[in-house]
Amino acid sequence: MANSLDTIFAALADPTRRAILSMLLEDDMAVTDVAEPFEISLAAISKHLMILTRAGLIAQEKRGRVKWCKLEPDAMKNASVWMQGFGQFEPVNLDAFERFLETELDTAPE
Amino acid sequence: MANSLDTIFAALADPTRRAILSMLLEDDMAVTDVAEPFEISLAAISKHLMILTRAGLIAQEKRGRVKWCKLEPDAMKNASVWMQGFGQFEPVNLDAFERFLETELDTAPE
DNA sequence: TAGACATTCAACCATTTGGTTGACGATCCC
DNA sequence: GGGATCGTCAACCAAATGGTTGAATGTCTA
Repeated sequence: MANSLDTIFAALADPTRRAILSMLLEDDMAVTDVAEPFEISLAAISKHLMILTRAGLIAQEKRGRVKWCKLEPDAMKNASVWMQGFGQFEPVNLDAFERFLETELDTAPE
Repeated sequence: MANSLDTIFAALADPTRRAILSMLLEDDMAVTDVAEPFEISLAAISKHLMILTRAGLIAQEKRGRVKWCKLEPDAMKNASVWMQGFGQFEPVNLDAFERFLETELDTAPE
């Protein structure tokens, strides 16, 4: 199964991949543009995108020679529900999330 | 930092470790008892427990010759908040969670 | 004190992971 | 057509992961 918790959590365990997901939160992006802020090779980014795709966390669609990457946030639902079964975490605090996101983006791309 | 998203998600990516967490949801357990339902060696379980401890997901306390393992669900909070930033997932559905848990427990211990 | 029990340590092994580089297949545009 | 651009493929590499076994350490108990 493509959306198993194994695949989802493993995909989320890498800071580069989490940073990519955060970037896609703002807008769909081409592979080259996704790669731009990182210092690793395009091929490495391509592999990360493949892992995110196999996990169902993003979808890729080729238009012309450009391959567009688009977030598929519903893929996180099962994992999110699984985690919430372990505690009633306070209702989503978007401010806290944004602060979190920023520190992640600051540190993640090497 | 012990509770980074890296460590948490990596710890959750393994089915054996998720099964252990589910077991600890019911009660604290000794290492030997944690290992009982699995077919892998006690040493392997010990390593899994070390990984869960380093991730902050459980705490271990030695009383006599027995080391007790206890769930630390708050460790999931940051990760849970991070995920929820990607979508407003429907409010926690405990029934769905329990069904999910069951299939996990059925398949996870090899 | 001598076993038995609970757990970890150490060394080892196969597989996976995250990265590299260079060649390659498409596609766009002059 | 021919060159630039977009992205993947293939082969390779080092390090991390998940497992094993056997010995070692600590603690309880007869």
